[in-house]
Amino acid sequence: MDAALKALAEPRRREILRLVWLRELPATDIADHFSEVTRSAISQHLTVLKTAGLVTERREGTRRLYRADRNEMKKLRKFLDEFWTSGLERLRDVAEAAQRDKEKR
Amino acid sequence: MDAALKALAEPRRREILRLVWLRELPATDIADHFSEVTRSAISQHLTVLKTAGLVTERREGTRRLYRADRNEMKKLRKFLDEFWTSGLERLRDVAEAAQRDKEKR
DNA sequence: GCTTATATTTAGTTGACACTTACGTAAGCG
DNA sequence: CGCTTACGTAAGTGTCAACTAAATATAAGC
Repeated sequence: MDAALKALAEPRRREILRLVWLRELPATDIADHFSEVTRSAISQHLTVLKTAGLVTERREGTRRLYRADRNEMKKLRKFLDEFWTSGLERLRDVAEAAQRDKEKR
Repeated sequence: MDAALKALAEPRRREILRLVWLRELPATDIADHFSEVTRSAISQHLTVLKTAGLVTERREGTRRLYRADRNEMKKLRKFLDEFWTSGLERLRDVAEAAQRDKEKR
């Protein structure tokens, strides 16, 4: 999840993820979408996205087809949700932490 | 929104955000929570969070009280949601982009 | 086997960023 | 007023991430 958040912090990678969100796409087609950077750069971004679990790779002959893995994105949403929903537990944690801090002084 | 995502990519800043999620806290108390880094580092993180709109600052005498601004977080959730919900519009955009790409070749 | 198409990998550069140390400033306090 | 408390800002450092160019891998077609 940490890796996914970091991966999404880069605009170019969000753009890539959008491209492969609804259908799988070969690396070339993805790279062609970006005129500002080289194919190599895109390939490296794809590796980051893959490592973060945000896309999956499937090989077909010499080509590699990428597609979004929505599962990881779901986890991210859940993580954000828990900033709200787990308020009670965190209130307890925070109180304990404050206590520890106080004792330290 | 871009700034918020980038701000949250850093674990320490997420931790800070959690601390001020339920109640406001002076900078010192926040810094005291982190024994591994200096107060200066925390101060800089707070600036990043403030710039990203994730926390608000309120001055009271010499102290500065920070509190999470949940609004920005809400926007982030909405952004993630739209990776799903706006599938149709994006399908159209993507088709147009593919068309442009094809013409370029 | 050689070539072409598709794509990654490696090496090297540059800029961003998290950090520390040092200093500045503003508010309260004796 | 001098001192302390509470905080930010400036300058400098090490590390990491994004990028390019060149080298490399792998499958297909002839």
